[in-house]
Amino acid sequence: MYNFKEIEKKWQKYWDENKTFKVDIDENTKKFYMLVEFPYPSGSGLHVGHTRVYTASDVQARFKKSVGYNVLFPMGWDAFGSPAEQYAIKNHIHPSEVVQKNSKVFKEQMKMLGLSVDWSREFSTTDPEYYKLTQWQFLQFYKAGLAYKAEKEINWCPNCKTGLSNEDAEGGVCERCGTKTTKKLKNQWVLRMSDYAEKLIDGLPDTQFLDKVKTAQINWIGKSVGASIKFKLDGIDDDLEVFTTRCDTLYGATFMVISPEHNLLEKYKDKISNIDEIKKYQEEARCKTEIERTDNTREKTGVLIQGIKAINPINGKLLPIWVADYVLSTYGTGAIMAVPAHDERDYAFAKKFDIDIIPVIEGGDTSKEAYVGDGVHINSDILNGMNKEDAINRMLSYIEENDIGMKKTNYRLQDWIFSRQRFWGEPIPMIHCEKCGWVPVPEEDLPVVLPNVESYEPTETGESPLANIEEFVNCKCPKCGGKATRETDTMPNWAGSSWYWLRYMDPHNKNEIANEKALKYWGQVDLYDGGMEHATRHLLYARFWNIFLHEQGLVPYSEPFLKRIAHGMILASNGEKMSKSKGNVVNPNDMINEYGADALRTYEMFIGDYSKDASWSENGLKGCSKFLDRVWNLQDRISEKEEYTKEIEILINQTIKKVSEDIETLNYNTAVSALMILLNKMDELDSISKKDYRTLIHLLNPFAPHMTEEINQICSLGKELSMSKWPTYDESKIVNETYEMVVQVNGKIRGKIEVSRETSREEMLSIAKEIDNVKAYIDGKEIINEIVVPSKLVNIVIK
RNA sequence: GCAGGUGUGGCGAAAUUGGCAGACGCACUAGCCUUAGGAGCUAGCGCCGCAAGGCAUGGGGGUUCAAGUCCCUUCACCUGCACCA
Repeated sequence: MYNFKEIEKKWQKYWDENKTFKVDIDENTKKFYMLVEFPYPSGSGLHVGHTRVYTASDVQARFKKSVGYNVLFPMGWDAFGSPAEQYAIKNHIHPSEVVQKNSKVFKEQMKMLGLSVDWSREFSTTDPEYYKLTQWQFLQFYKAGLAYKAEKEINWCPNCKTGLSNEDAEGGVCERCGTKTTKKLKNQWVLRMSDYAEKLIDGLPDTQFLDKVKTAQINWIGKSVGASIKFKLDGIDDDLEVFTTRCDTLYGATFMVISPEHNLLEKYKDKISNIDEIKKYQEEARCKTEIERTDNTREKTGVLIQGIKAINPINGKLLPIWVADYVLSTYGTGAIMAVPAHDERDYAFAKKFDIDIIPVIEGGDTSKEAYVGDGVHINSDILNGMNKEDAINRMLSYIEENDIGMKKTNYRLQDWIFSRQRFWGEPIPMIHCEKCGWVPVPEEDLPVVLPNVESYEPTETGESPLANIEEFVNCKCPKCGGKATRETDTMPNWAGSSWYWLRYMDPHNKNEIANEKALKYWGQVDLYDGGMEHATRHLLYARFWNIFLHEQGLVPYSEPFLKRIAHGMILASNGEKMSKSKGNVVNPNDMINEYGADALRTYEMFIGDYSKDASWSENGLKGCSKFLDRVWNLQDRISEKEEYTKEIEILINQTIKKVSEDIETLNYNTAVSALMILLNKMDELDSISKKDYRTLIHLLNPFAPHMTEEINQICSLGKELSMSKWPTYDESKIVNETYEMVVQVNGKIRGKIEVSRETSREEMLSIAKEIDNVKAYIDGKEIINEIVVPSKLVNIVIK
């Protein structure tokens, strides 16, 4: 047994003092940027799920360093957000104090784990020096016309009393607290992210993201190609514009539907005779939660607008206009042409309200259901006889020629609601002057620092708590010097994480994100590890942000991340999610105290496929701890020999190859198992050479860095492993001279025999036929086929 | 509904991409050692069978000398997206 407690502490101290993992730009060495999502430093400390992810990244970083890369493996804190704020509300202390305390604990735990992080690059998104630059970048968005303030119907969490972006209210549930969200009309800062929809799709082929991550992004962006068509209003000099992907069904439109939020209602309220009824419907729609509104099993509701009709531009037919909440204000133009014969939703609505259904494509039975398939167009004048594709193209040219519409691409992706009415976020650096309007805070006045306040509670009016602090709010207009007020909204949690990987490249730079040389050298993140839950949020925001910075000439690459992987979760031993409330959380500190960091690391790499969830098993951890003990105990058996021991030379070469490839392809579990196999073989020998041992511990070093350094030192096996070049294998010593030839009769194994790899096909066959058991099967039978696979097997097919 | 994924011993999993299914580990069983064992060592361990052998990778079918791997079909579970016009 080795004393892991002392040994681990010793090496952690050594790495700290010697700055073993400090990196700098080195133009002569190829770089590797290993990034793992930085944590939110919560009060509960690390969890064995975190330690799995950090260990995997660390294995990768240590390996890449050993094979000769200049590795950037940084860590920091994503510390704005709800929990620290909640804690502050309760205990009346500034959230920054909570963050400082918690991140200290996190860092200690990471050091206990033995991560090869360059701690000189550590920062928190809540550091004023950091958020100064976040604010500065917001101003760049503003100056480029990509940040605007708008009255918008937004997702609202009644519990947190704050607005939320679409991404934060996914599924109609508040991401912070789980409360069902409602809609609220609010004046918001918004980033024009939807302008980047196409770029966000176009950039994906340049990355090596996992397919499921790419697909999730593409789905979220939701590109659809169709047409916008203008319907004239009857007796009013105005149009109602709709977006449709099926302009070929225009002849089948029998009514129009607008969303309850559509501005037509306000604009022509005087012409609408049943405006009170409609107002009531609007109110109902607003009070519904997003979940209620988008439940597609719910029966359709709606109100017919009395007094306004639209005109179908293709045939001049008058169409009634309905208000219904199945049409979303946030998609397309918030209005549709309804073709009940060929759209399920329109069909359900028409059936309920007894509206005409005119089929314009042959197929299906439109008295029973909407037919959404392809087919020959009918009742469609210029389109009659055409299929869907031809009809769409014909209609597109018709509407463009006649100026009633145009080809259009629409996206589900919305602009990014960037305002939060909470205390603990970056203040949005804008000032409102009655004379000059919105004026950006001058760069030299940044950062706009979060003040100390009595109460961090959100206000009942839906304003940020900052709004109550007069000395914060009241200021002078930077433009005219007159009386002005500061914006009191803060940025969303995702702001700080939208550029943090750039900051690691040059974290102490006071004037800019990072200097050009650093940005160029470290370039793109080579491998970015994070959870699947960020595939459509953080990852989209970060890409959007980076593409923008690139367009501004501020960063050299358009795409920030080259390769994105997603890890699985660590579940409790019964397969449930670990959670405080269930009391099944495994604390890594306890495991480290009992078995050591090396054992925990090795176990978490061995537990299973890294991309999949895995159930915790303390017995499994014990097994790995035993494995490390056995590696340690080999010390008693080393000889002074300098070369590989003959019996295991091939296996050692194979293991070098296997472990190197497995780490490269993130198959950590099989890398560990290969090392176990090698150990088992060495353990059978009476003595092993120094070279045997050194190679074993070197290959094990990324997994169990402390113990292997210690062995290396006390057995004087060579240079410090963290500073040594990774072992290489000899291609000529990968295969044995002999192999076990498998002999099958009719595909069933009937014999095995050790033969030389040189054995010819003919020899293989004749050797096979001499095996007694094989003879018993083939004697007196007619052989109809003989398959020989060199270096593998012989299969004799008999009748 | 659409898109993607997964399904292999009691358990976590492997399988050179069509060539010995179950490597490695856990659990379990027997034995050794020990005053003791939540230590260590040895052996066994998919299922049926005394054995020879047979059967086995969710189910069914197919291609092939040979299928966990390829094709068709079906079931189950999981993850995205979803009244997106």
